[in-house]
Amino acid sequence: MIKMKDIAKIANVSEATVSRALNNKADISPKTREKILKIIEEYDYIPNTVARSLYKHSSNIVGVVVPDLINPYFPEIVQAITTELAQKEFNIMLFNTQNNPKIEETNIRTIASMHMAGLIIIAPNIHSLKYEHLNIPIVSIDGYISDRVPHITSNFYQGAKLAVHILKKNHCKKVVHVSGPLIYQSSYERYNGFIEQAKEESLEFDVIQTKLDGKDEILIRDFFTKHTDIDGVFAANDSLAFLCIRVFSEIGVQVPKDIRIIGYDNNFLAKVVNPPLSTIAVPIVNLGKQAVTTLLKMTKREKHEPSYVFNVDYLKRKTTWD
Amino acid sequence: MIKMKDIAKIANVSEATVSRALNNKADISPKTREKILKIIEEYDYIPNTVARSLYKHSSNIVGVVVPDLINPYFPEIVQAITTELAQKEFNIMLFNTQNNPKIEETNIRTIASMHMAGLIIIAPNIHSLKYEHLNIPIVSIDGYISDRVPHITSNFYQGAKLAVHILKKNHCKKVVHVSGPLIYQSSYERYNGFIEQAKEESLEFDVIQTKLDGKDEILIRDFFTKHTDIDGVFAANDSLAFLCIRVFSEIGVQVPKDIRIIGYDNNFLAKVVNPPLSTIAVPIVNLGKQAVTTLLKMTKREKHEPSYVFNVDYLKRKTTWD
DNA sequence: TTGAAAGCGGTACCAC
DNA sequence: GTGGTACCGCTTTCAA
Repeated sequence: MIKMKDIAKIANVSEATVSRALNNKADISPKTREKILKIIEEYDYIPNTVARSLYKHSSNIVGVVVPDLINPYFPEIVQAITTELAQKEFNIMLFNTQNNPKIEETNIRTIASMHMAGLIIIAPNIHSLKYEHLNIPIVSIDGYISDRVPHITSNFYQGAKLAVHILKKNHCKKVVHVSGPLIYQSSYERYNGFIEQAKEESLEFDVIQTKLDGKDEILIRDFFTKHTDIDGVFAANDSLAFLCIRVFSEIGVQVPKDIRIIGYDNNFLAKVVNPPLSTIAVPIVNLGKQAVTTLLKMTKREKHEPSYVFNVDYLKRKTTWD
Repeated sequence: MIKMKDIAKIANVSEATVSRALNNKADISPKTREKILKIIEEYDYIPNTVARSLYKHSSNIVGVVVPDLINPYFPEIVQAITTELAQKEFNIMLFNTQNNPKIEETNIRTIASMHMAGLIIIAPNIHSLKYEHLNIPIVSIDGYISDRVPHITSNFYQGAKLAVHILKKNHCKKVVHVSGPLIYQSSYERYNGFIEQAKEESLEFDVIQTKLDGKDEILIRDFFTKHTDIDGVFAANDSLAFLCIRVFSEIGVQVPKDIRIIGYDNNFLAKVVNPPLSTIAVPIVNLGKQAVTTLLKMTKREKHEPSYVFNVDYLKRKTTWD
């Protein structure tokens, strides 16, 4: 592998000068700069980022922490982040925690040992506070970590209220919230929004508490088999909504005739499945973009918004009438 | 940040000895080792991997290259890889290429400049050959790159044949293959398997060529609106199958009564959607595991299988009868 | 404008 | 078994 020393020798200059050419420093004559850059080009010299990071105590790596990659919502956010970061010449180290505290512990040591430029934590949990000790810029998506960590999210509370409001408009009398696992703050907020609005709209209501333990399907089936008077559902995410619709079909409940259902996220598959899912649409790409923008400002110690809450919209498809 | 020098001073030994303790070298007395490790623990010293990588010309980072994170199949593979690699104390740098040659070019430079331990390329395209010049261990998943790159995959050809065979058993007379974009080799193999078997089983057949350009839905709808005599579908992946089922529902075609459909992948949502999708099940987790196993053997210059093809199974759910 | 040299934080060789 | 030290490849300060 060709290195700076070699380039320096070929160009008949010192390594310092090569470095200056490479980093667009001012204190170098245009002529030598050109000469060096040409040689770099010719020999396809690629600077060693590891060496650079060692000296600079900082790499161009951004850590992205996700709880899992199964719920399509998470990979979609990750995709938005990668797209945005790639343009800024940053790279992504992916940490898939599975909400496992032990894995998170290891991650923290890894991150500390690698001088990362920053960290984006998606759907943080109670353990995420530990990442703060790392003393690098952190941005969280969909979950509050601390006042010092900017928090980019959509308005789950309003989204949930909106969903219930729409169910009411769809002539629902008794609604149920299929809640996400309570390890996620977003689940709480949707839960609260749901309860609040159901009371405001004088609806009868109930909640199914899923746990991501593989038994959610049985839980849901049992519930709806028992409670045949439910005519409106607000699912905490689109994948749960798909599952509910499947269950309805199996127990002979028709959507939207017998029961109206609204999901949350608007992930890629919401418009693909049958029937197309009415949902609360989260601006996923913007979420990712904003997280990157804020993080990069932090790394440059520029002023940045402390937090950012995106509004959500109701997207009518075929699982509701209005 | 505390470093080796500090630990050495505290322990009253040289840095060399601290390094020996840290790396479980043999030439150190158990007593000093214990002493040093205790101090390391106490001061929560975390070695700087960047410095280590610089000297060793190799990091504990594995690059994972994916074409996108929208098709749920890809994130599921990535998740399998992360899980496996995390156990081996390797970290993942994620490259999302969007099949964009420019991005791939940048990736190559990045990878070269970081001394990665290896590379796993998922669904490589014609540009992927360039990664080989990097001269680091590479494993590909679902796509042949060259004879020197071990290739872990499932048997797309047999899977496609199996799907057609099942359609035949399901009394289909005229079948169609909803093909994946031809940038993927897997698409070709399924295509060939489909044609081959359709001929063998003396079925009438046709192919819909999707392109991931946002117009696939229209393409599919138009096709099935025109060709009402189709009674069997083999979709190149589960997401495409979901889309077909949606279209069928809209144009009043019933599954499986009027038309039987088989997907490919068995991604997480295949059992969640309505109706649950009959599909050719790929052992996604094993695919990821095997890729990691092979790659790590290569990094250690151990003997490894040149390639690995997993068999696939037909998984009957509700979009077929038999 | 340029070069020499001292780091960055580890690792491993060589001597004792 | 242990310590001294050169070195990994790049950046930056200081002097020329």
